[in-house]
Amino acid sequence: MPNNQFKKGELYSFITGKASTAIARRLQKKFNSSGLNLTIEQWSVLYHLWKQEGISQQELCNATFRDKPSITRLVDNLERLNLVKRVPSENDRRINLIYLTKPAQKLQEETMALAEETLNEALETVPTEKVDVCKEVLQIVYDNLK
Amino acid sequence: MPNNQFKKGELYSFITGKASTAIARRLQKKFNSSGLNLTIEQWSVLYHLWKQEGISQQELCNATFRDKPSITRLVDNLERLNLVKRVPSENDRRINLIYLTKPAQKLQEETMALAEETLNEALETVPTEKVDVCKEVLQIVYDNLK
DNA sequence: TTTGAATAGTTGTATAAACAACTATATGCC
DNA sequence: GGCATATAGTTGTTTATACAACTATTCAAA
Repeated sequence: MPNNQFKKGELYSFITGKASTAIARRLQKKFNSSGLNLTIEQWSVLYHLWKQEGISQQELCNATFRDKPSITRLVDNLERLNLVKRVPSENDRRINLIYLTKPAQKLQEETMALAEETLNEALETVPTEKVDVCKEVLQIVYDNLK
Repeated sequence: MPNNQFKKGELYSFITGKASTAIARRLQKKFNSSGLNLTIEQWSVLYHLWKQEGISQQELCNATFRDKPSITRLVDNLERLNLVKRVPSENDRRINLIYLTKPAQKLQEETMALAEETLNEALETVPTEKVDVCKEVLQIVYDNLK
């Protein structure tokens, strides 16, 4: 039994993700204004490397929900920016382990602060309990479809 | 006063829009499986034209939350697919009015059904009242940032 | 009526995503 | 050991997005 929760006019934003597009754009502008030469997508890769570096490109694929060619090219660009370095694994020569450079380590604090700032702007006036419900629903959606 | 509702691990999905990415991918796969040669982005333009055709590219920009070059190229591609037609406005020669072709009119029912199907899969097991809260929050986020 | 600003749309360039096809390496089974 | 298969990563191609710079047209004010 389909639950048909969407009237026509509402279906659109949910599919196109206007809210997350708006968040990403705002954060990108903050990066640009701060003179950070970094895309949101590049930042999202660094985000996972800050949590744990020395992981493989495949692990970055899983973490960032991207396919292998996308990660290959993001790592290409991050390497050109001197933010990460591919290091061939010694155990398995198919694998590249990705490590952060010094400049990348320095970016963490500033960019995370801008990200939090952006989310606070986005969620201004939204009560915490509604934010919690929203996070929960989006997680379920992701789990249902991934 | 920042409300700091996001612990580090949760901040990521909100910014990257993993849920809407998953929805869009699932819908794209349904299009492909049905032999529909149409991207989600192209569909999102048709979506607004089905509601009202004969609008300008600028109005499509506003409706779809895209900039002018993006719409120029989407309309280029839709025209190549013989789904829309640019008609110069008679009142204002700067303006192109965008009209649907016969083939595009025929796509509405099938694609909207696939979109609803996708959302039902995405929201399976989510109670209606939580979906409502989620929609409300995403709308506020969009309004806060747009 | 002319001229300067605003608006509509296009083009160039860089980055990114999806998909298919490819290479190289590792694994597992006979 | 040798061969089929799986896995990790790369490359080519198409489509889309963002930004800047551009053309054409309209509008409004001096």
